Amino acid sequence: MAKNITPRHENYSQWYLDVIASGQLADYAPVKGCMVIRPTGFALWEAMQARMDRMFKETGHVNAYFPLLIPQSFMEKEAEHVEGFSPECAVVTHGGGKELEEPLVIRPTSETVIGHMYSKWINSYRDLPVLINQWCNVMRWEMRTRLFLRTSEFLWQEGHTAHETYDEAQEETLRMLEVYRSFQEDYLAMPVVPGQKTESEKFPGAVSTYSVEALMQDGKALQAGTSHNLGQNFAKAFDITYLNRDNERVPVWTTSWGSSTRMIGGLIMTHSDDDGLVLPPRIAPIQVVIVPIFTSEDERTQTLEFAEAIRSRLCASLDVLQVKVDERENLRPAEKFFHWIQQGIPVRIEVGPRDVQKGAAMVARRDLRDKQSVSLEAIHDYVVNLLEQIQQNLLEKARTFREENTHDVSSYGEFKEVLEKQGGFIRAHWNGSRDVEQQIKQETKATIRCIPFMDDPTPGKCMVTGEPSPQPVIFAIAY
RNA sequence: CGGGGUGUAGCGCAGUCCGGUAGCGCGCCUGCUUUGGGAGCAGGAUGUCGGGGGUUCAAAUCCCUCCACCCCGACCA
Repeated sequence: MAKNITPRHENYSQWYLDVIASGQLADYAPVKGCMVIRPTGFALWEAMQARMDRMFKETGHVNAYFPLLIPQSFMEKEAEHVEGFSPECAVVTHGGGKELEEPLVIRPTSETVIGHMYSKWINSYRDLPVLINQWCNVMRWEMRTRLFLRTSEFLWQEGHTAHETYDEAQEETLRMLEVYRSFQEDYLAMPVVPGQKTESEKFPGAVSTYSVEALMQDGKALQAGTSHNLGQNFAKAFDITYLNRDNERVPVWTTSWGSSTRMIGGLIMTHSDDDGLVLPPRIAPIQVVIVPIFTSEDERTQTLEFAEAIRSRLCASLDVLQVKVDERENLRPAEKFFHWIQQGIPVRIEVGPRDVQKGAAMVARRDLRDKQSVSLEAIHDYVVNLLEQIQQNLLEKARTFREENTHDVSSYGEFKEVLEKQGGFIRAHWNGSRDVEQQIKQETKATIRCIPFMDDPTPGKCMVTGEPSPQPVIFAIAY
């Protein structure tokens, strides 16, 4: 008999919190707005880190570490930056039992300290480009928080690069956006729309901001990664200059890009269901769990032996990395099954006396409710293939959901109606003005998520003013 | 900071209107039986009833006050 699990969509927030609780991913911390990431949740972050770090290395980046505390004066050097971030900064005013001469800001992002260091490190065009990434925590004092999606403190990576030319910086900005897109689609199975942010939504201090936008199961959008072309704004503020090939001292061109533990929230809200987490195989810390079923001591020995045989066959290949045998005693099979369902493990293999007799095992997949008896000989290839199928199926399902929840509208009336009744992404034309964007936000709470990249943009007329528009933009209510 | 709600066992809650000495479910411990999709029976342990003050013979319950958390807004590169 199944226990009560909050039905989806009746209360999406509650469902989301339930999945996090039942999967033992995170807890609220003693300090309001902060989060404790539990081992199972952190394993997800580690898997993401490992994969992304590899992608960063493949694109020529190296890791470094910069300090947590930033002198307040640093934050004030770039006008837009200070204006954008100062309301959400936590500030340290005392140390060593005394009031500090200058308050220290707990980093909300590291452009300023890193800019300060880059000005010392960069002297010649021969020093460029500088391609550095940092894995760290940052703190932003948000008024209202939500586990993983918006916490006061969160873990992320921030890349900071410096280049000789605008074009090079722009190329880097888009390259890293593409890294986010491919990571999120190919590994998280979370389809995203890459595009450019509007003026009012861009990063404080950036020339242009780009983002990848995902759509959650409740029809709200989630910004899952950003990449900024900072132009020479920070170079000028922090005096990051170099002697160019003509022996002139000129400012560098910088970029920054980041993605955070928010992706864990995105992962949950993209795939999970009423029974808990559903993890795509390529990011699941454990891909396969083997549950032995036994009653007598004899059966215990037999099934464990057989389970071990399966495990070693699976691990013989690099395709299946993490296999766990659930040897816990005193737990009924049904309880073990459900435990791993809640944890979102993609493939579960059940091994009981009947299977041992047949030389086969039951292989169940998390994304569908299929169970199949597979012989020991065939199990390796079957599971490798199955994991790939699950990965594809999850991406496909999420894509289909997004397509079904993306609507084209041509009038403001239609826009409001679709937003009200269905939510999701809405493609509409906009005249490019900040005022109209603001008006729509105030009247409907929807924001322009991005101006999507389009191979073949279709011009049209602004749904509010009727003025010409070069291409549609994507609106949604956002997390 | 506005609007709404909740604080009672590890977790989820009832009891509060109408004051009478603390209860249910899950979990936990012990034993037996079970074990292929959330076990059954029997026994057992566990509480500053969010804090402080007041009224009363008597307060989880009534009054005052403070605090914490949650939800909806405002805010959110």
